[in-house]
Amino acid sequence: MYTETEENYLKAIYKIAQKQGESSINTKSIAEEMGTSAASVTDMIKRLSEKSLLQYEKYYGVSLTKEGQKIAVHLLRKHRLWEVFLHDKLNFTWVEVHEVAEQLEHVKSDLLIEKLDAFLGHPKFDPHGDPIPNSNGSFTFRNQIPLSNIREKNIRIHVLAVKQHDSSFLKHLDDLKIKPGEVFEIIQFTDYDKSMKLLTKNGDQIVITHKVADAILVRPQ
Amino acid sequence: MYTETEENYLKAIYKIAQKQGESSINTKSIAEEMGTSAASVTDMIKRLSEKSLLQYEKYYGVSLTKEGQKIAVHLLRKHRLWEVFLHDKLNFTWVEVHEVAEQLEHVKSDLLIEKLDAFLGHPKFDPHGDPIPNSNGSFTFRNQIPLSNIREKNIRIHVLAVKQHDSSFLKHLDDLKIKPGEVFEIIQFTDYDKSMKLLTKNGDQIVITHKVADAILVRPQ
DNA sequence: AATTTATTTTAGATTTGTCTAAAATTTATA
DNA sequence: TATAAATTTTAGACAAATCTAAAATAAATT
Repeated sequence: MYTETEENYLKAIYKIAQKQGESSINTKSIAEEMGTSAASVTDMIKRLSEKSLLQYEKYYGVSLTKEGQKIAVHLLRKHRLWEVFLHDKLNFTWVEVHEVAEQLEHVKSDLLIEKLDAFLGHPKFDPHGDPIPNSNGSFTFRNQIPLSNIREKNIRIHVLAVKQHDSSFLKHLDDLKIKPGEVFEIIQFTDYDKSMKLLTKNGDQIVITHKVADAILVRPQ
Repeated sequence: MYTETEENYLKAIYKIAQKQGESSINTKSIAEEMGTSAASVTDMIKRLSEKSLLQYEKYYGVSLTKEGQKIAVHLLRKHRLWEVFLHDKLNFTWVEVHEVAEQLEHVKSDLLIEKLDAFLGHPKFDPHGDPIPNSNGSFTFRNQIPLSNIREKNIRIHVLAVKQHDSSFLKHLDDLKIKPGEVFEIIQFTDYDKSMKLLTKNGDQIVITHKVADAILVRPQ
């Protein structure tokens, strides 16, 4: 069994690897992700390396081993299932779920997580639209593209997920009534600043910047 | 905010005080409850004392302060609400719930616990029949007496709670189909060994020893 | 290629929670 | 009441996770 901190390091490394698309992760980026110093990261890296959870070459960064990856993915599964529980059953907003799930994901009981999964109806995606790995660690993939890629007007757009997860961004979207599951229509493109005007289901017209549109993943046609 | 270990000490001390009906708790009993050494207990006692969570007089044991009690009761509330969740929603048996709830009770979010309480329909008792304190820390009391106190035959007996919580005892009761919420009838008293024969709802006849009957709390007439 | 800058590692210290062994104190017993 | 037994505390050590400051190494720049 691993400590909560060890688990958090594995998760952080996995997350960085996903984002960067690279396998070799440097100390500094881990330190940033974990909100700690590079020195602390080096210490922890050595421990995790000795436990064969990651490969470590001095001065040249780390990469997760199969076992390390397995743990990280299992944590992701637990985190996202708890988020669904908090959102669907306890009526937390999709902005609020993350923080509490960060704690719940460390509860150690495989039975718990399998029963929770069943209780929730084996959901495939969390409230942010991120895929929930199954108990074997495999994800459900689906086609989704940034809203900013779409150039066609007057078609129904389905929001599937978001690329960013910081609460200020989520709150902004929430204020605009944009979240996974919602549907809207693009009614105007502005070439000048690449912003777009959307028509929401209840008739509201909202304008979003290119930066925001780029972080919203939608169903392609 | 307090560490998980600090919380567990407060809970242990509260539990011992309840059981013994005394306010002054000695080091040894805390060590036993926590599964650690008396030396470790002394260390922790000092810390908790400095944080004003308990009163400590060297060599003469400890007692919880108002603040210490408040934390212990809040933990009890969280523990028991999670037990209801695990039992009622996830179909854990009443034997299994305790261990997982031990972990869940340390998740820190008051919002979570209030939402969970509402989701569960504001339950007043957990799967073992123990009362769940409300958010102000007050318990629902009800009349309940040990089954061993009853001398009357051929009346409906309602099981409300149990006095012991170790899993071997719970498993034994579960095998006999006795648990809170069940109803049965006493059909025979044996003076010799103080055992009693019960008739369960589905027609089974079971015999329980005096020791077991003493740990079962039932609704008095 | 030499030097500056950025990154990483090491060294040494701190906190939390634990341990064992020994000393101190209280309680029980003769 | 003196001694033995039980309990509690102290002292010193250890592991986990962190920190700061300094040293080592790699990467970037002139």
